[in-house]
Amino acid sequence: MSQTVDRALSILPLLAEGPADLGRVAERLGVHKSTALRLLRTLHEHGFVYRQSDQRYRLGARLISLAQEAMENLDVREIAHPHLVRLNEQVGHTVHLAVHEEDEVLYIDKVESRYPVRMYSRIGKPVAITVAAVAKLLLADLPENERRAVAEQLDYPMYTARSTPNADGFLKELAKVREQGWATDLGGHEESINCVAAPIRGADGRVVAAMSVSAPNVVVTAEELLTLLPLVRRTADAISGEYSGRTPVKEVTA
Amino acid sequence: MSQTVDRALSILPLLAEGPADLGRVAERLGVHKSTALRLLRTLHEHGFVYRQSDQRYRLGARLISLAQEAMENLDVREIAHPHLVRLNEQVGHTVHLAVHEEDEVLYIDKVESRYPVRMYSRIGKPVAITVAAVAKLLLADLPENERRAVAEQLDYPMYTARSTPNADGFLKELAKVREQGWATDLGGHEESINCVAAPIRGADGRVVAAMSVSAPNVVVTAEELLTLLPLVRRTADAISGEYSGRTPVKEVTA
DNA sequence: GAGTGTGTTGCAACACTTGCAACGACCGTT
DNA sequence: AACGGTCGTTGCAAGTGTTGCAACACACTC
Repeated sequence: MSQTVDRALSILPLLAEGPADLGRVAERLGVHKSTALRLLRTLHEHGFVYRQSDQRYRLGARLISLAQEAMENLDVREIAHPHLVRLNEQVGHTVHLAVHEEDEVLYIDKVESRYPVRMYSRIGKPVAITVAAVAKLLLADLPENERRAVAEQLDYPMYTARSTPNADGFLKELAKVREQGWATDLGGHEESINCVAAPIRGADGRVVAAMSVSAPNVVVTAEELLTLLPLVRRTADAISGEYSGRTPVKEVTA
Repeated sequence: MSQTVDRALSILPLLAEGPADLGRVAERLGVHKSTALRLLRTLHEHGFVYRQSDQRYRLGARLISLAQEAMENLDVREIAHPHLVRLNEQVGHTVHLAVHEEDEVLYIDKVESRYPVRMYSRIGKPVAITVAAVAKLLLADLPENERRAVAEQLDYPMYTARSTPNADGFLKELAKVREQGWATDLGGHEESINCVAAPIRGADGRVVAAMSVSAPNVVVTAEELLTLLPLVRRTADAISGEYSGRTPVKEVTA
C-alpha cells in the first residue's frame, strides 16, 4: 500500500540471507542506488540494519530486541512455561510450544532435552508446517474453507519418505487430527525423530497454541513415545485451563 | 531521512509496549488516522504486525523469524556455542555470550544453569550496559574518544548500591577492565548475582564478543566464582582462536 | 595517473503520500 | 427502533516528500 515503506521492508528479508552492499540492495530492489541508500539510512537510524566494518549492511540488533519484546507479550507463553519445564523434568525429552500466525507456525518456547542426542530447533524458527505435529493441530482447528485455502497454497517438500506429499494428504491428516484431538509426527521431518503433540485451547475452545514432546529414535521408539500421550494431553489441558481462566489480555492502559 | 519509512518503523517499538488500535497508533505518531492505517497495512502485508481478533495491532511473527535469521548469521555465535555448552557442563552455572552494536549490548546466546535457582535473562534482551561484566569488556575495547562519548550519553540507573553511579566511575572501571583483560559484576545489577566475564577477540585483536558465567550468592560466593576466572578466560581464548582462524564471513555468492 | 569500482550529494520533476470529509459498521443509550 | 457515539475505511485533490539522474569524492588497480 505504501511504496516507500514496502521497499524499505523488503530490504530486511534480503539482508537476512546475508550481508549485502549498497549496489546489491539497489539491484535486488529494482531501484536507483541513491534511493536504496536513503532507505538503508532510515533503517539504520532505527537500528534495524547495521553497517559492518566492510561497509556492507546486515540485520541490526534492534530487530532482535524487538522480537524479544514481541515474544514476551505473548501471554500463552508465560503461562505455559512452568508447565513445559515440569513436563520436561518428568520425561526428559525436548518440549516445544508453538503458535500459528498468518501463514507460519513458529516455536515460541522450548525446553531442551536432558539426553545428549538433541533435536535441532530454535525459538522463533518457523516449523515445517506440512509435517510438524504442532502445525497439524494449529491448522486443523481452522474453519474448513480456510484450512482448504492454506493447504492448497503450501509447498510439500519431501523431507523424508514419510513426509506429507500433497494438499490432499494434508487435509486428510488434518481431519484425523481434528477428530482425535492430538497429533504426531513420526519421522516426517527428520527420519529419526518422532513427536507427540496436544492442543492448548482458549476459553472459546479454539486452539491458541500447541505443545509437543520430541525424541530421536535412538533414545526411545515411537511406541514408547506414544505412551507419553496422556501426560502431554494432561499438561496441555492444564495450560488451557489456566489460560482461559484469566483475562486473555492484560491491559496497561493508564 | 525518509519520512514515510521513519513513521512506519516508529510504529514497531510502539506496538512492542502492547497491542494498540488504529486511533492510538495515529495519535502516538502524530498523523491522521488514514495515514496510520496505510502504514499499518504495509507493515501487515510484510508480516511485521499482526491484527488480533479484537482488531488491535501487535507485533507479528515475521519479526520473530527475521530476528532468528539475523542471529543465525552471526558467526561468532555458531563457533562459540559448543564451547559455552562445554563450559556449562564443567561449572554448572549460567553461561552468556554477548555482542555490542550501536548503543546496545545484547545477549546472543545462553546456556542455562543446572542449579534450580536461576538468573533471569533472555537471548535478545539488551543488557544493563553500565553494570554487566560483558558490557564493560565490549565498551572497554572502544577507542578512548568513543568510550568517552558513549559513557557520557548513558543513563546510570542505581539497580543496587553497587551499581556504577556515573560516567566518571564507569570510565574508570572501563580503564581497569581494559588493563586486566577481564571483568566482573559483583551485585551491580541484582544484589545477589555475580558474574565473571572474558573477551573474545578477532584476528585483529579487537573484542568482537564477550562471555560470562553468572551465579547467585546462594549457590556460590563471589570468591568461589572468581576461582573460575582462569577457566572462563581459557574458554574465551579458545573461541577467539577458532574465530580468527577462519574467514570471518562465509560467502554464499553464487 | 588514468581507470574502475564503490558510496555520496544537490537538484528538478513528478509520483506518492497526506489529510480531509464523508461513509458504513458497530455498540450502547434513550 | 431511532439516535448519537466511536471506530475503521475509502476517494480525492493538493502538495510535499521521494525519486532517478548526473556529477562528485574516494579508494584501489593497472
